[in-house]
Amino acid sequence: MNERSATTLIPETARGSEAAILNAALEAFGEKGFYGASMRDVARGAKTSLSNLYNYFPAKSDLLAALLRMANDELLNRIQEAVGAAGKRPADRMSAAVRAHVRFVVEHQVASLVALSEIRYLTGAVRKRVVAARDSTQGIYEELVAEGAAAGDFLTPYPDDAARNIVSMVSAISTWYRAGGRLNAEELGGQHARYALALLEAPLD
Amino acid sequence: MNERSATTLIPETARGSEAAILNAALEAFGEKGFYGASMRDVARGAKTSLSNLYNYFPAKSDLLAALLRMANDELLNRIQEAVGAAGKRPADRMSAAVRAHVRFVVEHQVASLVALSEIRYLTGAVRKRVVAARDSTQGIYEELVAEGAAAGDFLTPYPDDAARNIVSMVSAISTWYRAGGRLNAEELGGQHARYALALLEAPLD
Amino acid sequence: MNERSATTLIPETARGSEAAILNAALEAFGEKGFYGASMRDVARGAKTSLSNLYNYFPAKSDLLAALLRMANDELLNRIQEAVGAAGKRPADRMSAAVRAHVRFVVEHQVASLVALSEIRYLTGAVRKRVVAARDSTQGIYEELVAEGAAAGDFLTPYPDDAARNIVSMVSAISTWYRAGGRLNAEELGGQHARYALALLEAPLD
Amino acid sequence: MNERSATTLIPETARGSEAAILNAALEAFGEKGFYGASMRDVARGAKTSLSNLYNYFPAKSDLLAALLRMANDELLNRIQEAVGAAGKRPADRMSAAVRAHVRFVVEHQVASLVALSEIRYLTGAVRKRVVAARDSTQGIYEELVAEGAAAGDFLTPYPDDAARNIVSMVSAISTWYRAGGRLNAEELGGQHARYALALLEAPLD
DNA sequence: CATGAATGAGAATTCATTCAT
DNA sequence: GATGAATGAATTCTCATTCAT
Repeated sequence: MNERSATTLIPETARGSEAAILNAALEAFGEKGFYGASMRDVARGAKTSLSNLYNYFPAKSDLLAALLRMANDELLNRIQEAVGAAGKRPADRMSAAVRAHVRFVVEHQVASLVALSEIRYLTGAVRKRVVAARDSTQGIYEELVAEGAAAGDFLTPYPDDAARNIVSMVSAISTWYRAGGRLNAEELGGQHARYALALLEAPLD
Repeated sequence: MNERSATTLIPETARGSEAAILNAALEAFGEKGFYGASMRDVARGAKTSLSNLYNYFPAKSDLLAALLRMANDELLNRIQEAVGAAGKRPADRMSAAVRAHVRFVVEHQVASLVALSEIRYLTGAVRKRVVAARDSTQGIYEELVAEGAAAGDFLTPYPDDAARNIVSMVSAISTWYRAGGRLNAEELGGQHARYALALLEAPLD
Repeated sequence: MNERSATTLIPETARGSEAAILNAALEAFGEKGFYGASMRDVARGAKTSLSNLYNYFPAKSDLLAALLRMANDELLNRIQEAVGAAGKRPADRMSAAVRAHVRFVVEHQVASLVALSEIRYLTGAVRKRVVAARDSTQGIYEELVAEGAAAGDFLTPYPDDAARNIVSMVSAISTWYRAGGRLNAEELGGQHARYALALLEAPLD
Repeated sequence: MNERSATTLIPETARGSEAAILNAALEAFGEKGFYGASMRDVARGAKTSLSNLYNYFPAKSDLLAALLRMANDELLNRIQEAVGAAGKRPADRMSAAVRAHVRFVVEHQVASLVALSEIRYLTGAVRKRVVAARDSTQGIYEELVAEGAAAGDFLTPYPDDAARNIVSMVSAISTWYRAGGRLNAEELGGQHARYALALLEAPLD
């Protein structure tokens, strides 16, 4: 429960109770959904008092927003890093993005699931910010697709909506993935990279 | 809101109040989510009393289950019909399935959205039945993929997980589609059929 | 469920549905208590519609009242008959009363239990009538005690409250009796008759 | 209503609100019965909010169970003390038990009434514990009867069921006792002690 | 007599949030 | 920061009862 990968979701600025609260919230929202989980559940999971939660997050939705923002930041970072480290060829860059994305979803499955399914419960300004962050992730894919299309590497007649569909596929992994399945994270990344490139009608080498 | 296509979601056996309740529930769950919508909301929408709701559906989750069952039945029927009417070539059959599926999602966007995002709030036997129904839809795709792979028409090295990814893409349409967008329903169907066949690495004619 | 002893609780004037309703109510109140049982339970048990109940009994409490009145009438009759058939000696008359009373409680255990524990849920005029009926049963015992005391057959220094205590003991049988126990109905009657006479300090012959 | 005897029902551990809630519940259940009284009634009586009730007792039945447990504990203590302080003669010990029991019923009439009539509304594990506690009180009487029978002091041919009947009599006091009646608590205790010994056929000295 | 549909009032319970300390 | 106690508003669900037919 407490062990997270080196590149953790909860940033180092979140110390002590705050980190515990965020982790507990992640777990609770993952298990029961945003509405299904109560602040009491979160407090219990964080081993602090119900009222102390409100010292850190003045509203339940702020907790969700914080979680979603962190998840997206981390995802964005990872994809950007991966793309940056990849070569110049659009297919390679796309492949790197998908592999990094899949790895994130598998490593942070709960956070990914929450991000996928609980955004709808945010409203107002908070929602806007979170949606924008999510869209910026999709934006990377759109750029990658545009690059490849411009370069003549992706032949699909529908480059405009392809990015969204790739993101849909990869995000959906969070809804069904179980550790110990037929494919491990690495293989799953390779598989989805191939699906993505095929969808984009990128000719095989 | 009350206008539904010829092939409607609410079956003819649901008369008067029951149909009104189901429609109101669909609208409410679509707008606020299963938890976010209250039985009062549904009653108000159906123009009946809160208590009368319970004469038709003894629990809120039964309402959701009824909705999901209907949506899935209709979807299943449409896909099966479309596949039946298609020719023998696997690519054509897959294409027909996707087109019918997309048309359903667009025509019953709210129901599709609810089916995609609210299943998680069902539990127990009710959940089991609904999940089984959903899986049987995916089963059709799996068969189609297997046929095409066996026939050498789909060259993807990963036929086993392709069906799931196609379903993910098409289902996700319910989360972003807005009437009056760049593509109409028909074009969207064509687009996604092509995405699907590309993903399956079906050679163009 | 439908078999009742020759001397049944439900009078012959109650035909068809009415008798079914009364029996269903008795069963329901016995099992779940007056508040715990719903009119729906009663309707279901009587195999009639909820609304039809109200053609016979305009309120739930009327159902209870009818039941209690019948139970008490039958009990009263039986005790009076038994006492009338007994000889002249106060001890014999008391003994006969107790034996008849015990027999009634055993034969109509549920009705007796309901009469003992649900009277409190009646109010107003209905309650008054039922309480008066119950008291008239106790009145018989009081007369019997007074007779015996006057005749010098009951030596207890507290004849005034003895009747109530005898009734308490016998009524309480309904709370614990189970068919097939150590003693059968007849023996239980003999036992309680002896308890009663001992309590009254009636010298053994 | 708020005045309780030195040996009170509500234990010292119950501070402030909790004691107020318990007392209010006792009053409400006594007046309207477990089903007839609502949690709102209790909250009103305890001068706290409805929701705050649930901070102390997570379910209505827990409130009832707490009440019954306390009443029985106190009763048990009192009887045990009284028996312990009595001499060795079985008749004296029985007499002491009955007197203490009667005193308790009179002093805590409402609690006794509730204990007598509302146990049936408990279910599951909670019920089991409360029933066991109640039975342990009756167990004391059974021992006392057995002692006296073995010593040849109680001549009744039915010692086995005598204890239950004595308890029935004494418990029933809660259903009819009114302060200011013909006999005061002390006299009532003496009377019932005599009834009990007579019932056991204990020869007068 | 009998029914199916409907309803208003109220029940227990939950929960996000606040406040005094 | 941290806590325990408290609360108001809402939620799901139940139920006696009524009404049109």
